[in-house]
Amino acid sequence: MGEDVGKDLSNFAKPYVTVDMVIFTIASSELKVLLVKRKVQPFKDKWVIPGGFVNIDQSLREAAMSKLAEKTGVKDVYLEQLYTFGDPKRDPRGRVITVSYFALISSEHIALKSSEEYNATWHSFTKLPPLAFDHKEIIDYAFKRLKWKFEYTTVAFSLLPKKFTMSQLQELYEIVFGTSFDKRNFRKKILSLKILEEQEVMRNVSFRPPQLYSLKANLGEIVNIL
Amino acid sequence: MGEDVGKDLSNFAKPYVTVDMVIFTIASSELKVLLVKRKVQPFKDKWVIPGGFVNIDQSLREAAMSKLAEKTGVKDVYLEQLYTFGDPKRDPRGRVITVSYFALISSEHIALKSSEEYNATWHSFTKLPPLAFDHKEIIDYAFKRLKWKFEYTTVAFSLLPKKFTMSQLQELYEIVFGTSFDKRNFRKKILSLKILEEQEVMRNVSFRPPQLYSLKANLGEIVNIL
DNA sequence: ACAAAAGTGTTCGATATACACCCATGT
DNA sequence: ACATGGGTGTATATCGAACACTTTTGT
Repeated sequence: MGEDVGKDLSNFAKPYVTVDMVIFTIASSELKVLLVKRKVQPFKDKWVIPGGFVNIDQSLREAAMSKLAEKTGVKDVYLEQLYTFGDPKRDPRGRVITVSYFALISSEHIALKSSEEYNATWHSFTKLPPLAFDHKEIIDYAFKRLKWKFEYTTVAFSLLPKKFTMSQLQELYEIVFGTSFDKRNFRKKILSLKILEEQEVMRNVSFRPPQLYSLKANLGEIVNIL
Repeated sequence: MGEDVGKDLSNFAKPYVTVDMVIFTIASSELKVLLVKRKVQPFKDKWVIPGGFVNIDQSLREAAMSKLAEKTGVKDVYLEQLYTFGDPKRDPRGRVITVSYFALISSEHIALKSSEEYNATWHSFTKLPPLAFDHKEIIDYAFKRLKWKFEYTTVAFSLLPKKFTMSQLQELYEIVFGTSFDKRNFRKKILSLKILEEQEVMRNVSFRPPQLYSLKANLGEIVNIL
């Protein structure tokens, strides 16, 4: 950093920068958040969302991706930057700014590996334990964003397996919004968007076999759903 | 930072953290962005959006507010965090992560002080000069957010004087969306939201004097406009 | 009187909501 | 045959879009 690139920056105090991730999934008809129990002070034995320091040569997204892989073993997920929290007192160890992300993992992926192997456990969003730092605030922010994204985009599909039934999709929306919808109107609405492709019909179920659908491949993200 | 607060953090490399602001206003029926010309390398003589390093004891929002006051002398503005840009190569001087903000300044405020006193000038959004770093990307991101906020919230009013006419409001929406609206439908829509209060009628104009309106005081931000 | 911008209503199509019964399968 | 969840249509209300003329003031 010599004269040729201009004034150097060495006299500015630097904060630490972390990424922290709110990872959602759906299991047992509930919205779940992945949490890790802290083993060290400060906030020993409290729960936190997964995260860690950003390597000096890593982009923020790469940092988030690597924390995610570390805790879940999963790579194919929806990942979006949320908000950056930078209150000078948010971490008692010093100035730590955290860039938060939110991630959605499909229920078909979480079954693949026990999340306990990764020292992380799923908690029902409605019954969260006490959280360290400002992580409750981060999760609340993430949930607002999740709801919003459900209304206006196709992110919902990243919480479902590749092939899913209309009822699964509807149940997902009902869990996230905490309300119930009329089956006929819901189906009508979704089909009118023309974002689904019919797949085969489900087999070996002891009731009328449901149609399976998949999301069309070539869609951009924002589609103005519901 | 002793044992009592746990493992200290001193062996993690720290990036620099800055805030950068996209400041919008409306003047001469155009959307304007405030830019500063760089006087030092790198990118000497290129334009940048206002910003600077975050003090170690300042919250991110405080840092943004103080940069804003520095460049515009204005305090009563809409200010919102946008996105955090952290590509390791975005600044040739080293690892610099920037938390971007966007701000809306009412046209009544920008007339108060010449922005040139503050070493910053307004540029038409449609004719931006070449920008340093990734600042073009930041501005584009801010503009997307601006449009979105115009659709779903009452932020538009922070670009107008306290009292304004329906035509001023409509013109503002037309500038931001780059389209024109039907006067009757626009008025109907806005009035149906019941977010305005009638003020006095404008005086001394050589045409039918328009009704002045103001935004009701007690509104939360999101109102689902248009 | 005229120039300039403000203000005003109705029709039509599209979209959203409310609502209840039959269907296909496995056991 | 029955239990289970899947699938379907119609009527009504609401909202958004299109569209052109009259009003009020200052000069």
